[in-house]
Amino acid sequence: MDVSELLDGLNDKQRDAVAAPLENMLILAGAGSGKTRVLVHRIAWLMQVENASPYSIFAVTFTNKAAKEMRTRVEETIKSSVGGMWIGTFHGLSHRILRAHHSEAKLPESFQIIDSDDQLRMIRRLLKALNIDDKKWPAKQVSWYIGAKKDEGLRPKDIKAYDQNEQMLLRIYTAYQEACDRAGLVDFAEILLRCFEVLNNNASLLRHYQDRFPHILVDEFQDTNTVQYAWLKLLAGKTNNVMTVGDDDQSIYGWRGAKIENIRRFLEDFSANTIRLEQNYRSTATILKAANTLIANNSERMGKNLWTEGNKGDPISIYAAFNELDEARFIVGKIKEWKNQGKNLIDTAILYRSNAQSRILEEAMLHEGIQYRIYGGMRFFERQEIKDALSYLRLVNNRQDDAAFERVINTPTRGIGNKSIGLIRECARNESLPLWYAAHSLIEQKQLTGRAANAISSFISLITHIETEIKDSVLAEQAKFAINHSGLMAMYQAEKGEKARSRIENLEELINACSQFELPDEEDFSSPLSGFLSHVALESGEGQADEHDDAVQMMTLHSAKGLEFPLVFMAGVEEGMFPSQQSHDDSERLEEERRLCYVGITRAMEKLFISHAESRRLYGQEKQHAPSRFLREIPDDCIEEVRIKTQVTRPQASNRFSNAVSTAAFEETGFKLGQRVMHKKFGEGIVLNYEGSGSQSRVQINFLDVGSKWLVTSFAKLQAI
DNA sequence: AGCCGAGCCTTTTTT
DNA sequence: AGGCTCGGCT
Repeated sequence: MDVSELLDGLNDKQRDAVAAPLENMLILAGAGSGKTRVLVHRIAWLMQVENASPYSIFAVTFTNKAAKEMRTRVEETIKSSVGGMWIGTFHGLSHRILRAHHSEAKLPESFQIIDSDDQLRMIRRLLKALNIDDKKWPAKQVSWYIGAKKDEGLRPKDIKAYDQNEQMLLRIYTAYQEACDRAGLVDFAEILLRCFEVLNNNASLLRHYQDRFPHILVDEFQDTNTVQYAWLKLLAGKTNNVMTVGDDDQSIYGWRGAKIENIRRFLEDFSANTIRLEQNYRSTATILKAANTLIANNSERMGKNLWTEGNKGDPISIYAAFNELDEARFIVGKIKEWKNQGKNLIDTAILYRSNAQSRILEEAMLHEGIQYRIYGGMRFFERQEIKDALSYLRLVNNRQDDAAFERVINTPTRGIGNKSIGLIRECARNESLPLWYAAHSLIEQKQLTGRAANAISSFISLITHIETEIKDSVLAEQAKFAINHSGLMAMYQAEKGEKARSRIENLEELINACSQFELPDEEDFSSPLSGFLSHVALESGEGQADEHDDAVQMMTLHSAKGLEFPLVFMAGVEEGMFPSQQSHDDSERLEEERRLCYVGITRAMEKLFISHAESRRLYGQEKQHAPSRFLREIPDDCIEEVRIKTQVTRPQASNRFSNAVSTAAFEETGFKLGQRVMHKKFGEGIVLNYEGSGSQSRVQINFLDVGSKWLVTSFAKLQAI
C-alpha cells in the first residue's frame, strides 16, 4: 500500500497525529473530529512506515463495541487480518493476561468472572452470615465501596479506616475477598487490579510484555481510573511509546472512578506532546457554537474550540413544555413531521438524563404508532433464565463457584429449603470450604435429615451427571443438555404468560449463541466451556433482541456518547433534572453535568431540539422546575424559542381502578400489547402494559388518552377496535 | 411454594 | 408513581 493513502483525506492535525514520530503523545480529540480514523491510520502507519510488527501493537478501549470497530477498521485499512495484534478492552486484555498466568496470579485455572449482580448476591449472603445489619450497611453501598477501593488499587491492608462505619466496610471487603478467592471468582474491578499486581510483582513477566509491545494506544483516555492508569504506566515502562486519545470535555464517568486528571498526569509522567483535533465533521456551526460556549463555563479545561467548514444550519429550538406529557407530545409531533418529510426514524434520537424519563416518552410514541428502540436495561446474558442456565455450566466448570451454587441449588425447586441451605453455608464457613464440598461433607457425616439429604444428594449427582454426559460434546450440546436436564426448561415451560414464553426463547437463543461462539485460539482457556463463560461475562450482549429496522433511538445522555444523529431531542433540560438535584451544590459534579450536556449537544448533526417542562410529576409529586442553567449558557443567537401556538389542554387527572387481574385472565381476553381498545366510559386507549410487576403475578393494563392512564381490571368494559 | 400487601427507594453504566 | 424486596400468610 502506498503510504500517502494513509494521509490522504486527513486534515493537517490528523496528519500530524498519524505521522507523528515515535514518542508519547496526547491527542485531544473533540467530538466528531475523526479520532477513530486517526487511531486506525496511526496503527497502519506504525506497521507500514515504522515497520512495526502487528505483534508489537497493543490497543486499548473501554467497550467491546469500540474494540470491535477498531479491529475491523484496521483490517479494512491494512487489507489483511490483524492476527497477533492485541486490540481489546481494559478488562478483556487484563483477563487475557490473567488466563495466561493464572498461577502467578494465584487463581485456579478454572477461575471465572462474576458480574455486578453476582457480586451483590455474594455480599448479601456475607452480610447475613456475619450478622451485619443490611439497613446500616446496604449491599449496594458495600459493593460500591469495594469497587471504588479496587479502582483506586487498594487492598484491605492498604486502607486505614478512620471511623466505625468504614471499619465495618473494610471488614466486609476483607471477608468478600476471601470468599471470592475461595470460590475462584473475580469481579470486574478485580480483573484490572489483579492483572496490575501480577505484572507489578513479577519483573520477568512484566519485561516480557514490555518487550513485546513497544506501541501502546489508548482510546477514551479521559475515562481511565487509577488502576488503569497505573497498569498502562507499568506496561509502557521507560521505552515504549504511548498514544492516548481523549477529550477532557467529554469526561462523564467521574462517578465511577474515572480520573479526568489522568490527562494532565500523562502529559507530565510521559513528557508527552499534545495535538488538538478541533475540526468537526459532524455538526452545524450553530450547534458547535452552542457547545463551545456552554463548555467554556467549566474551569481547568485543556482548552479546545470546535469549528467546521460547514454551514450555520438551523437554530437550536427550545420548547418550554407545560408538563412532561406536553413535552412528550411535542417531541412525537416533531418526529412525525420529520417522518412525513420522508426521512428515517433511525436518524433521530431522544436523549434524557435519567431512565425514568423514558416511560412517558415511550407511551406517547406507542400512542402515535411511532416505532422506537430504548437502549439500556437488561442485557441478554444478564437475564434471569440465562444466568440460571449459565450457573449450571459454571458449577460444572468449577465446583468451587459459590455464586453459581447458591443460584441453582434450589432452582428449579427441588425441596432444598432455606434450612438446609443455611446448614450448608454454616458448614462452609466453619470449615472454610466451598459450598459444594460443604454439602458433600454434611451428607457424608450424616448431619442432614432424610429428605433434605436425599434432595441434596440428587442435586450433587445431577451436576456430576451433567459433567460426565457433556464431557465429550460440543459447546451447544453441553448447554442444551444442562438446560434440559437441570429441569430449567421444564420449569419455565410450566410457567404461563408472555414472560415465560420469552424466557424459553432466550434459553433457546443461548444454545444458539453457544453454537455461534468461536473460541479465540490465541487465548489460554482450560476448555471451550471456560472460554464461553468468560466471554459472556465480559460481553453481556445486546440490550434488546427485537430491533425494528426504522425506529427512533431513545437513550440516556451517557449511553449516547460516541454516537451521532441528524435529528436530536434533549428532553427534561430542567434544574433538578439536568443538572440533577444531587449535583447542585458541588462544583465538580456540576461541571460533569455540563460536560454531559456538551456531549448531548454535540450528538446532533443537523437539528437539535431542547425541551424542558415547567411542571413534572416526579416520585409521585408534582414539581415545578426552572429551565436548566445550561440553557442560559447557550448564546441567544443560536436559539429559537418555540412558542405555543395553540392552547395546551391540561391533562385530566388519572382515573384509576385498583384490583389486579392475573396474566391468565388477561390472556383469555385475547387482547394484545399495542392494540387499540375502547373503554365504555373512558373511550379510546391502547394496551400498553400487562406484565406483572417484579416477581408478582399481578397484571397492569394502562390506557392512554389525552395523557391519562388507567389501570383497568374489568375486561367487560373493553372492546377491541 | 406461591400469593399478596406493606414499605422503601429513587442519576448516570461498562466491564 | 412505580418497581422491587421482604415477610407473613395460605
